[in-house]
Amino acid sequence: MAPALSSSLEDYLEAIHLLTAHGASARGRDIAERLQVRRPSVTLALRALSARGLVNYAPYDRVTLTAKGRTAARDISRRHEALRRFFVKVLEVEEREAEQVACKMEHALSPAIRRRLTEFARLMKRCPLGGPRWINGGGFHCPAPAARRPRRTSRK
Amino acid sequence: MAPALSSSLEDYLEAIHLLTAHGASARGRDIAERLQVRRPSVTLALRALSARGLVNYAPYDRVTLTAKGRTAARDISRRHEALRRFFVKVLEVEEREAEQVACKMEHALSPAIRRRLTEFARLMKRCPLGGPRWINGGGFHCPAPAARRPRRTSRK
DNA sequence: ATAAAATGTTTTGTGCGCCTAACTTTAGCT
DNA sequence: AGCTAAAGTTAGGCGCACAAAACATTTTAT
Repeated sequence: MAPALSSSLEDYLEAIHLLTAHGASARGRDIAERLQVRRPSVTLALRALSARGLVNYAPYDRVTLTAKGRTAARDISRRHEALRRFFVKVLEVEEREAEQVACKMEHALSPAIRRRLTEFARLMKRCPLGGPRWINGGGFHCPAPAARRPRRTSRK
Repeated sequence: MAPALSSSLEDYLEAIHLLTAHGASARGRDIAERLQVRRPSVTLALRALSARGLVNYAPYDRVTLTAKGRTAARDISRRHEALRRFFVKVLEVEEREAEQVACKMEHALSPAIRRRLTEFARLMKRCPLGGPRWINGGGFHCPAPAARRPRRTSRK
């Protein structure tokens, strides 16, 4: 029914989510600022999001997320964070780059892959291995395990 | 100078690359087929790629990659494969899904992250761990290490 | 060799996402 | 209140990527 959100609209939704994090309402100006677009583009996007019931919005009024919008936004954020964290914590990529790439890839991330990336990042902190370490950005060093018996870490 | 290729043009280039893998020349029909677009779209794309010196193309003629085009196409393929392999071999995601997601994400993949994903996938085959195994799609099992002699490890 | 089929191209139009310029509304003074 | 600055919107336009329909060329099969 509801056609999937475009990457662009997902970006707007995510931005609004961040801006309204503490119960605040978002100004179009700030959305434009964050996404590096001009004000008119924001107006159009807000209309589209409003039409899908994702944001509460009326002309000249500020914006908040609807329940539905919040759910959607959280999902987008989850995808974003799963990627970003994986890049930073597991692949040990520079923050800036991780953020930029996550930002573009998040739109394509499937639930299954998101879950596994997250799980994987968690493993890297808990595995008896102590986590593999990159050497000099060029190779992999797999240190000897610190634990003797594998730990059962079953968390869900 | 040369503005980066759009995702769309990257897709066309990649398709041509695959179709001309064995020295063959590509027919527009097949490109359209592979990318699930109509013939007119292919014509337009070929013009754009030709204008950038990436393909050898003249109206009503078949297509081959130029040296420059081959280089670019290989780069795209590398990104695609890095993602696909990582998804399949490390995250143990289903082939079809891995392919689909890789297809969309490949356009955003940075060189550094590509290298690390590749490195990582390699590790999963070589690490003394023998590679972690997913259990039931829900969790991670980190099997007991096979290595005996403790190696010097400096942990952060 | 030639007609039919396949392939390729042009024309025209759509949707999306963004822009600038100009206009309207709201908010913040004093 | 009244005026200005800031924020928001409308109008008009552009580029990209795609499509359907109609036209052109090449291939093929007889």
